[in-house]
Order: sequence, then structure tokens, then C-alpha cells
Amino acid sequence: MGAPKQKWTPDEEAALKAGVHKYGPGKWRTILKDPEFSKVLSSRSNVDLKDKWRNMSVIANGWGSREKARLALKRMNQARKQDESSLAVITEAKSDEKMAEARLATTSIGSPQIGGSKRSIIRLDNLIMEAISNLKESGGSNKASIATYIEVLIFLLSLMSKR
Amino acid sequence: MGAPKQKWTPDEEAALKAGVHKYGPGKWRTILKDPEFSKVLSSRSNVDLKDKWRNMSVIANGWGSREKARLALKRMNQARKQDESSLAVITEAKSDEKMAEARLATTSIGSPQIGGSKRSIIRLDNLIMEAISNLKESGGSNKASIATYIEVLIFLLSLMSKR
DNA sequence: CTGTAGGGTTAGGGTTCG
DNA sequence: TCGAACCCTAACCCTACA
Repeated sequence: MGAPKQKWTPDEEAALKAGVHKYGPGKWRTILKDPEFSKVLSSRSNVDLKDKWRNMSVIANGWGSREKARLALKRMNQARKQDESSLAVITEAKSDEKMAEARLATTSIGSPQIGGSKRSIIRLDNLIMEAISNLKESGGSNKASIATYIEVLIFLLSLMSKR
Repeated sequence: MGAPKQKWTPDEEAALKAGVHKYGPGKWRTILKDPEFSKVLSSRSNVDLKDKWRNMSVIANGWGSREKARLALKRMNQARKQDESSLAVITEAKSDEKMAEARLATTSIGSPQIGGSKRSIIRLDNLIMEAISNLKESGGSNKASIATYIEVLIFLLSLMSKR
């Protein structure tokens, strides 16, 4: 078997997107011949480009990225199992928001058995929730704001681990 | 639920082996269509054949790659219980798989030398970078996915605060 | 012959159930 | 808990047709 299944790299995906932006979809051979992309996509055929674009389009149209995120969260929750969660409050809240907005079928997100939580943690929760709500209000499509909130989370993390 | 879990009979396994011998592995649909096997395997799909062949192969060539991968995952989940090292294992595993394709300009995010926390935060960065990378892949303009990834971060936070 | 569209199939990671 | 059976879907293949 010659091709053990070659997954697309971010570089290749970027090149494909750029190519479609430049020539439009359906011009696969043209994109491949463009020196700007031919290096990165040298191991891909025009048909490969077409197929990949089809996959990416599915993801872009709503359902894809959400599903991916859902699976990630699901794995995380599963790993947690029956740990007494010190962030019970916040997981409850998040569950509410998610259900309302995303309509997730997997009810497993809940499991908010409240263990012994601590004051500092509760306050942390408020901060985080505020960050999330701000993100949602502001349209949430801006990478800078995403990075900012992630940095906030990192800072909070550092505080907690310092203890 | 949907699949009552139908165990493979010796007849079916024999038919599968014969089919692979006749057409080679990877020709699952072809095997199914062959009148010689279609009767015995009438309740199996081409995907079923593939999965069964994989299971048989794992046993045949003594501990194939699939089993290894599964154990690695398992170890990752168990390590979580041992505090401290838990985040390390998780993020390392993810790092191995996905870091290669992450390629995020390390720009402003790397500011976490706060306090003596060092290690755990650095490793968390990998996870965060992965999250951002995923966000970018999916177009980055989807509020739900942003919120979800932040929730993942929160989950990590909860792990660390457990201690 | 060359290239694209679109349905079909496979490979492999992941999940579930007995 | 463990592994066989099953699911999901990106990646790849096949065919019609322009």
C-alpha cells in the first residue's frame, strides 16, 4: 500500500485556502501550478485539493467546529470522572450556557457534584465567567480578544499554582 | 442501543480470511460482493470486515500499534490521578500528536513566568496553543467554539486547583 | 487526453458494551 | 477493568461527463 494516509498539515490547509481565495474554488489544477503554492502542496493532487476543500467547507458551515469542540470537552469531562470538582459552581453555569446556545445532545456535561470548594476558587469562577460573557458580547470573532482572555486565564492559573 | 453487539462466528472469520486471501486486505467491499462470501457475511458491513481484520491482526502480529496507542491513552488518563504530573502527561501527549501542526506565533502569549510556578504553566501553554490553533482552523469566528475552548481551559484550571 | 464533481470506500482514531 | 465490536469522518478512490 503506497499511501499510509497523509494528514493535511496547517501549512497545506493555509496554502489551499489562499489558493481558493486567489483563483476561486474549482480551480484545483490552477492552484497547484501556482509557484506560490506548488511547494507546499507538492505532495497533493488536484483531486486531493478538491476533496480537502469539500471537508473544510463542511466544517466551516456551522456543524463542524462545534462538533470538534464538543468531542474535546467530552474527553476532558470523561477524564475527570468522579473527582470532586472544586469548580462545581462554574461547571454548572457553563452547562446552562452551553445547553441554551449550542443545544448539545450529550447530557454528560453536567455531573456537578459539589464537593468542598474554596473561597478563592469561587472568586476565580466569577472572573472567568465574566471573561466568557464579555467574549460572547463582543462578537467573539476577534483573535486578539481571544488571546487576551486566554492570557487572563494563564495569569489566574499562575496565581493558583503559586498558592 | 442500536447495535446489539453481534459476535463473530468461526464461519464468518473463516470467510473473512478466505476473502482477504483472495483479494488482499483493504478490499472489504469487494469481498462482501463476492458470492462465495456474501452469504456468510450477509450481516456484516465492509467497515465491520475492516474492524474485525484489524482485531485479528493485532493478535496475530503480537501487540500491534493499535494496542500501544490505546495503552498510551490509558496511561494518560490514569496519570491524572497523581496530581502534579497529571497536567504534564496530558499536555505532553497532546503535544506529541498535535504540536507539530500547531505552529502558532508564540508572540504575546508567552508571559507566564509569574511566581515559581514555571513547569506546569509552560506545559499548559502547549494546550492553549493547540486550542488557538484549532480555533484558527475552524475559521475562528465561531462564538460557541471559542467558549468551548475556554471551558476546556477552565477544566484544566480545576485540575490544578484540586491538589 | 485532462480536469472536475460527486458518490463510494477505506484507514485509523475514538467510543461503547458485555 | 479489558478487549471485541461498533462509530465517526478525514482521506482517498471510482466513474461520469464536459
